[in-house]
Amino acid sequence: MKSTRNTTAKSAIQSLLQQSNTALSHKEIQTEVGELCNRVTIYRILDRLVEEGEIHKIINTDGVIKYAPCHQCDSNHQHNHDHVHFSCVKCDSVTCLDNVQPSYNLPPNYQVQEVNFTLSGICPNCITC
Amino acid sequence: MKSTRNTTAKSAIQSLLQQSNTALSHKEIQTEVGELCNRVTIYRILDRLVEEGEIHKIINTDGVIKYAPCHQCDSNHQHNHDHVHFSCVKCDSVTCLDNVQPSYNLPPNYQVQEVNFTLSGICPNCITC
DNA sequence: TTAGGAAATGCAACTAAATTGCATTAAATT
DNA sequence: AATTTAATGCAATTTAGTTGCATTTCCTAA
Repeated sequence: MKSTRNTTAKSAIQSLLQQSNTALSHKEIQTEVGELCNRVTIYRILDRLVEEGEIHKIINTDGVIKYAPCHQCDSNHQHNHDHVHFSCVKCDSVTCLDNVQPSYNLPPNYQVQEVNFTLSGICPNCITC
Repeated sequence: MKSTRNTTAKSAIQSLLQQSNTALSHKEIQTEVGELCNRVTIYRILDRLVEEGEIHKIINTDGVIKYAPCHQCDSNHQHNHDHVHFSCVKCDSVTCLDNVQPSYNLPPNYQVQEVNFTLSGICPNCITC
């Protein structure tokens, strides 16, 4: 039986993501946690949290991976995210729009496993500036 | 006035993308064109073609950038792609489903500029294997 | 409460992808 | 054909992510 442990670094990163209202990249997390743990450790913690269904990856439109908490995932079944992400070109923030679920009609014989919907543009915070 | 030139390498890459029925990554293009031009040149040609509205970028679910021809874009206005992309986890192919346009309802004050919709799963070619 | 096994970490080295500067080459216009 | 400037090649550099291994730290069972 493989077990997972609660370390200080893991807890810190997890609560960091929980409290953030935008998705965070590895680099953003690194500058945030500072000297708390090593660069490599952050990679491994993020992998673990994804594995455990605590957070999910969002591939931003510029290719940078961002991380955000999950709401309905666990470690048993695979990630299930059908919501839209919004990527702001001004402030570079990525947010989960958990309530926005797009609909589409696929041709036959496509078997969908995962979904990545990202809109880019100006977010409400930046639209007034 | 900035002008753009038709070089052999550019033409080769352009027709390569036109004739492919899947989107191609930089690496795939590189192995295809072989010694025709330098690695770096491929990067620059792809950037130019995107700039000119000939091709568009697709960020695959694994973060790899793929390129596919545009149908309704030009160099004057920005890229306008609202179609779905399908990424097959078996054969690693990415295809444009130009006829599949998802619908969604955004909260107010979001100003959408570009769209990146990618579904991953099993494509029709691989579903029988 | 602690002793021991396994998970997690740090560090250094490595790999892969993409970018930059600069000298050289080759389109396109006259 | 001459000219000018976009495009290319090459080498070096940056950036992101991975791997191996020794060490540390967590957690459970005695």
